[in-house]
Amino acid sequence: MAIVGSTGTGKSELALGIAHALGDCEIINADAFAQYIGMDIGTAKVMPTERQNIPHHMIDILDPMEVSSIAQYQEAARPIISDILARGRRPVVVGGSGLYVRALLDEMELPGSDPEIRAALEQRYQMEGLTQLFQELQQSDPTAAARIGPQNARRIIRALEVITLTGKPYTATLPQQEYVSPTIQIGIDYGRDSLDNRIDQRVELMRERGLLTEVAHLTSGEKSPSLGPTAARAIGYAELLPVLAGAVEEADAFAQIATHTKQLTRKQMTWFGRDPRVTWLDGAAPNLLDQALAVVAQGYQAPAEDNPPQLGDTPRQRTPLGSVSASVSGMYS
RNA sequence: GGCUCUGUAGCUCAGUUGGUAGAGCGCACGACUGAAAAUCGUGAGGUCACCGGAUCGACACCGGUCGGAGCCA
Repeated sequence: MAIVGSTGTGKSELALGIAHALGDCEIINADAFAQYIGMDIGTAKVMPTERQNIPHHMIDILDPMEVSSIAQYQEAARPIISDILARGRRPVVVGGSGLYVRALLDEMELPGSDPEIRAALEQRYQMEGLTQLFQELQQSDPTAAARIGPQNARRIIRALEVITLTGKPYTATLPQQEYVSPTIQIGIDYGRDSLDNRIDQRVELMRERGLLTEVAHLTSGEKSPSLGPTAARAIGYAELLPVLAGAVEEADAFAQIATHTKQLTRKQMTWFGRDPRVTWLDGAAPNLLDQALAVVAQGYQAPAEDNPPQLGDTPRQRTPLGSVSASVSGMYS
């Protein structure tokens, strides 16, 4: 099963509750930044003492200097899931990184990457400009070019890399939503205002707990004088680095952290909201855990099929954030 | 009290010699296959402080009112 939803909705807590109630669960982190050792406060990580003896995987496994990638994550996490299943236990994927979640749950083959080809393309981007690269993409894969657009350097480069590497077109389209093995996805939903309030409180709590000290500590070691390219972009860390450098006021940085976190939740809801397989529950419901357990029980009773049967038209299904019903429900039809 | 500067989108500000307005950020919505908390796209917001004047026509010129900032007494 998987617990999804945006930052600050209490996914980790619900997952622990479920694991505790069922007794045969192990948790797989699907949050890109909780993988990093020492990035604890800013990621609101569930610390070892809080894990109630439930095994947690894919957490505290990377040094902040290391780069994270979806492919590497997928490669490492899938065997863990297989192993859990082989031992007759149930994996619970918990996280807000939408693409990470899908890389685990869905059929998704990530085309390879080659550092040299990538570096060469980066170099050409600097020297020749983006227009040149985009024109090449238009020639070799017009469909991808049209979807990616002429401004998206990051994805133009990746598309050219894949084409060079595989000799095949790069469709630039996510594959069909098709589970690798039957899965129950539960989403936690909050009204926008109350979610924003929760984030304000959460950021304030991070400040009180010493996030600035944590960042200072992470960047002061001899081994790691700075953060790697992935970790340096983490919300809560990216904003505080200039504070340590004396370039930004601490109060301004924390205000930014709150803003960026709220922006993140909007993106996360867009991402998860378009997956019709998610059963949404109201995060504010006092019996949230019981509701979740009911959804799980229902899913495990159902006959095994390629796609589990709780999809789409479950009575419990709610529109994410409750306010964008027109656009989102239209996608479901 | 005198002098100078200033009042344009939620915020910070552009606005060329008069032809009723733009940017960045924020906000809303969307796309998304090896950095995804990334990267990119679309959109909604303004009686241009207020009142009057000259002008075919004013955010822009003139006068006044109110509100900010600074300097001098």
